[in-house]
Amino acid sequence: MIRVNKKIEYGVLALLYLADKEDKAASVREMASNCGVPETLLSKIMQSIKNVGYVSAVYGNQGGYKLTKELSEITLLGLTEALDGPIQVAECLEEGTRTCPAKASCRIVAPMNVLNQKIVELFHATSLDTLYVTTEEASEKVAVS
Amino acid sequence: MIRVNKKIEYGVLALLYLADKEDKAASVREMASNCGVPETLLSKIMQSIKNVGYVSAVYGNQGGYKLTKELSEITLLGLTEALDGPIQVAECLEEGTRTCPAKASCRIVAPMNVLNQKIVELFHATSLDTLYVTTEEASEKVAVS
DNA sequence: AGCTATCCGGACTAAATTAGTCTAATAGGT
DNA sequence: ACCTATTAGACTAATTTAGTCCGGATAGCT
Ligand code: FES
Ligand code: FES
Repeated sequence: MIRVNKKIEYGVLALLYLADKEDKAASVREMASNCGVPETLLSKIMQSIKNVGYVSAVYGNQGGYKLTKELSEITLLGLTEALDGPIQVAECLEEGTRTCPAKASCRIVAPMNVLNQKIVELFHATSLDTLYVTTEEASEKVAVS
Repeated sequence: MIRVNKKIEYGVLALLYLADKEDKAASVREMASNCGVPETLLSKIMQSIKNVGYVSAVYGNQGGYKLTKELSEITLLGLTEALDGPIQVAECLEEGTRTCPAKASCRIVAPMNVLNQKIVELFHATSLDTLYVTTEEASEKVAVS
């Protein structure tokens, strides 16, 4: 199955939450309890997101995290790279992981590279404002599926 | 990380292998040893692919599997659905798995539905002839990345 | 009929990854 | 000082994925 992991899921959730708070900072505790995410886990996630500059951290009382970019400037690509490193849609695309004996002539690495590129493009084209939808809007969008 | 599993990887590999054999059947043993895939595992994979009609099975000596569709008729969507069921890019999109207390108002299910739809469209648009490339062609295609 | 090569399908085990916890430290505001 | 909150890394638990095993069925060949 092709699936996004929880870090990404929670990351999207947290950033959308922050988007609703305008310029105010929200603490990890606040976000975690409102979003139903384990606090310590979200804490790690926010750190990584901070390290790529999508949010800034404010220490101390009334502190927390604040958005420093527009939702339209935050892409799913940037978020997943922040949380999991570069996208590698198949294991053997990772440098130094190619255990396959076929190596250069391997018939799967080329197709997977093509697919990888497509996913990267899709994730790059998907900024968070694209995902900022209400449940109702979403059900319209996917009505056919 | 967003990653396709080995079943899908091996499935693509096997189907591309069959495409090169024209109308001749290839046994699981042959495919497995040529592609460097565990034989018993590939066996299960081919069964699932057979069940959706992309290949047919020939019993007995000189038997094996044969392609019954054109590569252009085999989509990545069809293949992954054959091997893993419907695409669900996030865990909570599965019916009956929504343990989240927010349920209906949950702020993550809508965005993930949007993303899911995008992935489904991409996989639907990606037929196997798209992936039937040589290593050289592929490196051109991804040169910029 | 009997032999052999192959597919079939489920139950099982092993390996790897992901999810989540714990602990101790640092930073800043009041 | 004290309180709240971030930071960072090591650790454990849970889940998923990958891979094995085995008894059985099917078809062709001699
Ligand atoms: S399986 Fe990736 S190089 Fe062969
Ligand atoms: S996390 Fe999926 S419904 Fe809330």
